[in-house]
Amino acid sequence: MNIYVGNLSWEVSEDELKEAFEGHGQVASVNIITDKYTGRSRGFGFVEMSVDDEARAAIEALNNTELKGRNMNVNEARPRAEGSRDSGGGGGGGRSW
DNA sequence: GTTGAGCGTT
Repeated sequence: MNIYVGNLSWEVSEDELKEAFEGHGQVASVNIITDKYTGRSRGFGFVEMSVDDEARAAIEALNNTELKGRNMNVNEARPRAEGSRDSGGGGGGGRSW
């Protein structure tokens, strides 16, 4: 389950986010996006969780919560690239669910 | 020592 986390504080690290999510479920990995040119944190990242139920619970639990003094947005992340060739039909923007 | 909406790399 990919989770998108936005409105993060530039002081937040992947480990801190990981611990925050671990408090609500099992976290597979955390990836905070940093600027490709400057290398600074863009203020958003992605969290991968193993259990979907826990992931949704973590989203609802950590969404709109304060971390490092900043309220962060938590939501299901969009599919980065479900295979350029084929990934089943849905794909693309997958708004329907 | 900078910035503040938005969806990342294999």
